[in-house]
Amino acid sequence: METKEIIARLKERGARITKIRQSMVGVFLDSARPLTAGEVIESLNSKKSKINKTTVYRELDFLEKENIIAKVRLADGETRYEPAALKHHHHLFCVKCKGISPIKLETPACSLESVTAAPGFRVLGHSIELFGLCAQCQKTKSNYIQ
Amino acid sequence: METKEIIARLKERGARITKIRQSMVGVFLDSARPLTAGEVIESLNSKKSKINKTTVYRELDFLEKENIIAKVRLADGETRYEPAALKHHHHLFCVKCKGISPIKLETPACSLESVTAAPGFRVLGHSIELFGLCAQCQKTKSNYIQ
DNA sequence: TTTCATGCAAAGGTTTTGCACAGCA
DNA sequence: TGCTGTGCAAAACCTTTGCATGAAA
Repeated sequence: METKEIIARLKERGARITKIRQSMVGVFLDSARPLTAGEVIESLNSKKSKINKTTVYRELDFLEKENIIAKVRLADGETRYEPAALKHHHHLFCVKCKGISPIKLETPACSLESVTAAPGFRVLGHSIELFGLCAQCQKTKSNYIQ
Repeated sequence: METKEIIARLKERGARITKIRQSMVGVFLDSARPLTAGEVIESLNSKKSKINKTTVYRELDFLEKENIIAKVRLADGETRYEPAALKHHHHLFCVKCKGISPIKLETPACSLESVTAAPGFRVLGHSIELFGLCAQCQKTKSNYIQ
């Protein structure tokens, strides 16, 4: 999915196409991992003009409602967003550098919908997070978690 | 594990045994699910005396450092704590009533440490969250997610 | 009586809200 | 030109910090 397509889709739905909107969509599509509001603000501020944080929060809500981006919350408690069009995946979290990488899990590891251990509960989805040490952090001398 | 045992263990380590400390440990052991700081405050305030929120936050940190309780963060972004002595388990989250239940997953669903899809990443642990509708919420007329 | 625990007030960080102005359609 | 989007200021909310007092051992 490209920025142009998403912008076209939003336009069809009657949304106005502003520079900020286009930039925000672009930032998410260019990122290899989910981003926090702060990271989006930082990213947009590093460019020519200054962005207002209120605008970013409002645009995050908007893009989430329009199903362009989706919330991701891992065990570190930060709220992040990633493109909603990404195929089903999970996340690796490095406890040392706090880096996040998307990962695909093969069945059967990922076949959780059929779990029978919870009688009466209707499973609609799941989230899996693996935490550990990324390749880079394993190389460094100290493996102490901060 | 009972409150008495945990208190005894803390005493051995040189911690002071105060009423608040004992109450906090008791609250977690009595709860069938992880609790937020707010829920702990509410729970302790409903009893005779008033509890100070700063004290609760500090005691949560203390009990976590002493490995009596452990942080749990699910997709709703709330920070919760549960007894650290609980056996390996995961959580069911009802998207309607926001209820949380612990669940045990059998292998192979739970055998994620051996995942090879992430070359170089050393997996130390994982967290799995299933979300959907609890039995109670399936019975009610509207299943709209708020 | 010494040290840890507690309470209060205030600060910090992130996210939200109100309102006026700006700019897309 | 009308309505959506934006910016600014301030509030709301949760959590942390500093400091003086209280109470376990």
